[in-house]
Amino acid sequence: MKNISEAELEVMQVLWSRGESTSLEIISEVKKKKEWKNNTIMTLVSRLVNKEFIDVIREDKSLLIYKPKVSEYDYKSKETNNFIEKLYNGSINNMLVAFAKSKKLSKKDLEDLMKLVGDEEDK
Amino acid sequence: MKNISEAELEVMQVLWSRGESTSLEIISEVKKKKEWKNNTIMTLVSRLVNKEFIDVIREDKSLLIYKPKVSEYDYKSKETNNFIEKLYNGSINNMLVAFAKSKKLSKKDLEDLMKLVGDEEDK
DNA sequence: ATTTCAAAACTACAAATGTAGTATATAGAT
DNA sequence: ATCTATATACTACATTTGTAGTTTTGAAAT
Repeated sequence: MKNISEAELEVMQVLWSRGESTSLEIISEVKKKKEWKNNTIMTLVSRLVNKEFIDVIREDKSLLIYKPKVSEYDYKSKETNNFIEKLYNGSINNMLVAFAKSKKLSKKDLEDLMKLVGDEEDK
Repeated sequence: MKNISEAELEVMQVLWSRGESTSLEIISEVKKKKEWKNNTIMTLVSRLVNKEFIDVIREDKSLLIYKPKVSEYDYKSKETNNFIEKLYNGSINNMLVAFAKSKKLSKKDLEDLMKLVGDEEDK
């Protein structure tokens, strides 16, 4: 699988949260976060289409419809695994240790997670 | 601060784990993991020197000594924050939820972390 | 049918990255 | 002092990325 660049990710986020969208919708959403020209945004869209992260559908009536082809969860978990692999030798725990130390992870956060993991493990 | 590219990171890892090293040491270490030509490795080193992630010291007797200029912890925690910012809206918890779901994070892992966080919080 | 305006497609260009090859300088061997 | 091997420096080139500008196309307005 190809890569989604940082700028392209901005477009994917929009598609993941809105689902199918027209170019105009994508543009207006992206512009809420980034000061990019319309052309810039559409270049990103078309690169994502080439990389096969987005499908284009022509619904007969003029405007094209863009639609994510990979799920947010699939993509992000793959990316996260890569990241942890590269920086923390594949151990999420190594990573968390760094965060626990820097206080970005509180006891309460962990308690919430424990519950979640507990639930998942029974089910 | 500039960026350390993925290939460059391989070199930094060596320097972080060995501390000061000569080109030959860097080359032989990197080669344990990657099938790169010596020149490739030295190109990465010299880019890292330009980006000021590595210092070069000439200890009079021929071989140059390369030495990391940023600490592993500083760099990785910055990178990790960026990553979580980009993919998980800055919330490490959002990220962990995904991992807890995919079972990559066990109850036991979390218990260990709890202890760690507990310790850090008293001290 | 012709004009017009915006959507879509195509082109551009500099910087960063992966992956080396070639040239130069110099310590050590003779 | 000269030769040689190799560490170090410099050059190369395709691909990806950020960031648009220009051209074409086709629906809507007249």
